Amino acid sequence: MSTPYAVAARQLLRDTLLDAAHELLQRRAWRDIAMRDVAHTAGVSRQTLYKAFGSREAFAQAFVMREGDRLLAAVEEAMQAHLDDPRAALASAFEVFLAAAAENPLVRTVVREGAAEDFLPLVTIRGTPVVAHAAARLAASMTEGWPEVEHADAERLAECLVRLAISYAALPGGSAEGTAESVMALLGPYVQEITAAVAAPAPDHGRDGGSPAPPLTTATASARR
Amino acid sequence: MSTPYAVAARQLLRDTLLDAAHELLQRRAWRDIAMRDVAHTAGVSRQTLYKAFGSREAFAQAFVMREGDRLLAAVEEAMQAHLDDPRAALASAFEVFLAAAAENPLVRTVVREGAAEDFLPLVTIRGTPVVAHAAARLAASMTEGWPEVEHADAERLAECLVRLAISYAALPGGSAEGTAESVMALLGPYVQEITAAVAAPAPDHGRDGGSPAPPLTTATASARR
DNA sequence: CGTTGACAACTGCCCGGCTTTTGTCTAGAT
DNA sequence: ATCTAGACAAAAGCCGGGCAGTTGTCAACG
Repeated sequence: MSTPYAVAARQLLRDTLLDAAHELLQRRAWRDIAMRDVAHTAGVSRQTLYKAFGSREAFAQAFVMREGDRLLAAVEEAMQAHLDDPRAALASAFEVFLAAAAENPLVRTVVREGAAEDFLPLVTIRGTPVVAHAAARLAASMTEGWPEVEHADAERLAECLVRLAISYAALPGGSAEGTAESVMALLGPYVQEITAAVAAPAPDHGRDGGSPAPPLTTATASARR
Repeated sequence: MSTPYAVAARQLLRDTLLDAAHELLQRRAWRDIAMRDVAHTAGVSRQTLYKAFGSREAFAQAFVMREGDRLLAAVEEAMQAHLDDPRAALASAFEVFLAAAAENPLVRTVVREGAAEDFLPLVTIRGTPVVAHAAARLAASMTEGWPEVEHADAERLAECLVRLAISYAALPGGSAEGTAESVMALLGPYVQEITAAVAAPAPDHGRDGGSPAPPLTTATASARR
């Protein structure tokens, strides 16, 4: 029993409700969706919804959070596919994110022209939970894929990526490939530093060899200089 | 004589009006400020205001833009003070920005809890003009300070910095120093690459022996593989 | 040119009254 | 036990209408 029934059932319930909202959001705006609609679409009573989430605001929070998690899942998958080349992983991850975000119902709702900005605060001025959670998860995923990376470095990179991702999702700048390439160019050198051990699988496991991976101090060290 | 009177007068007029708005915004919210108030505070008729800006929305745009320019001025000053050390310039610039943003009336209005988010779209989903303008100016300032930097590289860096700056202004994460340090850690390596020519002559200041600036290709080259 | 005064059009707000929704509670069903 | 159904107060939204304020654009005036 990895997860007791109680919490599994609760998780299933929450997912079903969030799925219902996801479906409704493809047709109507959030402000035109009542909690009753969400409950009914999920085949559940309104009170169960309130039991599971507490309030409409909290539900919106959870929805944004899970939608972020979904995008993150795609991003992590893209990263895992390039474990051997961190820079390529970075570029691929960002490009995948941009593509997924462009056709995501929630993102479209947020960015929709002339629409009432219901969710926008949740990913900007009120976005602490989303950013923190997404960054934490992304950092965990990175330290899992590249164990030799300092966790503090991964967290730094993750938060920066999350913030840039939100920025570009809210306000695309150029093509997805171009953006991903820029991000790779900008953060690639840092990633190279951080993953020095795996990036330089070359001859010497030691440090002061020379050419390919010059005597770079670790990012944390160089940062707090 | 460098600028004909007509345009100088127009510029002065616009500045005066924007200053009036700036002052009014310290007491009231934007939605509670009428164009008449702005005009009157500037000692000018309402029609002159409309002649100068066209519409309330356009005025808000211009206001946000100029406020960004003001912050940018402080940032550029901080950068110019560290022309010899691009990484330090980066950190100092970002820290100055965060400090200035934290006490800026416009930023406070945008971030204010429970307030009607009037300006938020202008720096997020509708922020193309602001981001583009700020990035262009910042890039120009950088290529001026470090002439050997490829302009494309500077533009990349500038846009990234502007987006991160907006993100952190809207949603501060930790202390200003910590944030600036993170940004420096993340983008420092890229900056080092870009400014290789100028970074190299300032030799083994903090780095150990060997080759402080190894055979690094220019960032553009490494970016496009 | 900038100001002034006037203008239609639109928006905002007040009213009272009505409907819907939110959030909670209780009783009842499986 | 937990979910549902039903009811509930409180809050919010929508009406229409009327009134005040604002926006945006005139023409006429210094």
